[in-house]
Amino acid sequence: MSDKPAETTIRAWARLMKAQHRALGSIEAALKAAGLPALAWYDVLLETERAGKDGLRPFELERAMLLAQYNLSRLVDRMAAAGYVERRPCADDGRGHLIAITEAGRAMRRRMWPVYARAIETAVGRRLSGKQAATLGELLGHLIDERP
Amino acid sequence: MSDKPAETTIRAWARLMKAQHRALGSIEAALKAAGLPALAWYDVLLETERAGKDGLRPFELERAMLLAQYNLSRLVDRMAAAGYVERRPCADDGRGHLIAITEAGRAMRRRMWPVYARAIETAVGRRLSGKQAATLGELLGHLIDERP
DNA sequence: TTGATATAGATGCAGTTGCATATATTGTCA
DNA sequence: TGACAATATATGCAACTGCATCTATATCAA
Repeated sequence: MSDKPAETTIRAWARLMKAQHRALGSIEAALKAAGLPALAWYDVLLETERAGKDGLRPFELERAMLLAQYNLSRLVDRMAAAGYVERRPCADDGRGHLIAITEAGRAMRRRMWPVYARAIETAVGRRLSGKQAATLGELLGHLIDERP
Repeated sequence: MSDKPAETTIRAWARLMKAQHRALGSIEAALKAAGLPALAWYDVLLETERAGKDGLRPFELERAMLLAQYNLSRLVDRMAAAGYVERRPCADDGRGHLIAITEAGRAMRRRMWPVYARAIETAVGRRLSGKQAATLGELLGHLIDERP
């Protein structure tokens, strides 16, 4: 069991970093250019919208997103201040609350999606055939597996 | 020419984000656990060491790395303060300077590499066959191409 | 019950990043 | 040559992040 990564491994690693840096950068830039909030806001809007009327708990949102607990806490602060979500007391558990999307939040998500979609298409879709995209997704899946 | 990304595209995009987040996180964590500086420092040490005795210009380093100009400027500040690199005046161009690695910098890079290598192997190498790693690298290459 | 431990979430603080802009040269061209 | 644009790098400031820790509530075990 060697510790020295193979050349192909190192290349895959380096390109993983670079590819996501570029793709994310171009997508954030597209949102900003359209005067829209950052990507993380979209994720929150999407998850809270999916969660339905009652919303969901911060810790559930945290699992669905790539955000640490304290970052999520503050992101929700900002989004609530902007009027896109609201915090409601949670009947079941006095420690926590529920985060629910507002009408303004829904509207914002609808505005963001076309820009986001176009940006994904530009950064990823246009650059790969359907088959390549499927293969890429599958290979990246191996890197996401829980197992150590 | 559609703007709606295909399902496979969206999945590839989502996994690209998640896979690099995980991989980078585990590698940074390994470095930190070993009491070593962050990954960006390694990159600077590697590039300055490769550059040879005279070092290189910040703007050259910037191209080799995934860092904005102002971030690099401050990273070099910190690394110089830590004694791993030094700034030297540049004879050719009075606006800039050359960044050269110090002996301590070389030593630090040597200490970091085994930890880094092991972490890459764990995050990427172990999870893919040689062929898969090669394919992944190739597919990610498409996302890095300059063309819009 | 009660005390110990775990969980949900918030927050003060220090370090880092992004943005806009400043500063110092260098290059260019009339 | 002298003005003007371009390039290389730095920096003030505000926003964001990570870390450690705090508060409040829940859970569990004796």
